[in-house]
Amino acid sequence: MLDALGDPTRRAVFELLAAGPRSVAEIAADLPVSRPAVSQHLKVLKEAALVSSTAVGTRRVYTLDPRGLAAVRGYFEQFWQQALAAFADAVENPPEEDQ
Amino acid sequence: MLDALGDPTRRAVFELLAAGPRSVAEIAADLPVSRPAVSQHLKVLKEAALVSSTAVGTRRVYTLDPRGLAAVRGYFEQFWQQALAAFADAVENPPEEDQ
DNA sequence: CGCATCGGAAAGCCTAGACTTACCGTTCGT
DNA sequence: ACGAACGGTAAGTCTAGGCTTTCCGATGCG
Repeated sequence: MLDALGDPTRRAVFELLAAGPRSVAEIAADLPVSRPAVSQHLKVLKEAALVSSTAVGTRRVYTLDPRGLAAVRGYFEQFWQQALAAFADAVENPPEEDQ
Repeated sequence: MLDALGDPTRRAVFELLAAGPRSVAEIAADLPVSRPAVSQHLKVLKEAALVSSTAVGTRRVYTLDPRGLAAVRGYFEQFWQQALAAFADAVENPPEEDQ
């Protein structure tokens, strides 16, 4: 899930699709990698349920998949709550002997 | 940012810290990797502003950093909106010729 | 009916980076 | 002051995986 978004190129694909559905070739046109590379990234994203594809003739149109997006959103929402609570304790004695 | 959370071990460190502050050795004790490995992961997480450290004697206590957490939360919130809008269009003609 | 386009699969290369061991500086305890 | 514990750094190894080129099946078009 987050493994899929760990790669910069894959994240670029993901962000391109956020702007709207696109075919494989159209995605590759905006990226500095070859079309097969994009295909491989899309496969990973699809397995992570972050994108889904639709066959239109010989073209495959990819779209963001709300399922994976909801999952990852929930993941961080969960930690957000915990971190907030833990942070509330720390505001009293600011621990700034960092770095 | 998301690069940092792309690695499974690093994500494990992150999730351990979500349960509460911990020293390096305490983190390493719950993971199948050596202590220096944990140190290296913490360095990456710190550079991504996902954790912060506090010196307590010779120990370094690490905590989740709300800054990075807020950033990553905002990142997905942004795409969540876009995906929702794009998804609203697609519900009418269900594109299910997938896989 | 081929010819062209689109996209996934296979094979191979090559670098990024995750991990280990070894070492050293720093701080605490006695 | 000395020894021990904690943790960051350095150096080196080794694998995962990102990318390319090549190829092939499938669909649309003339």
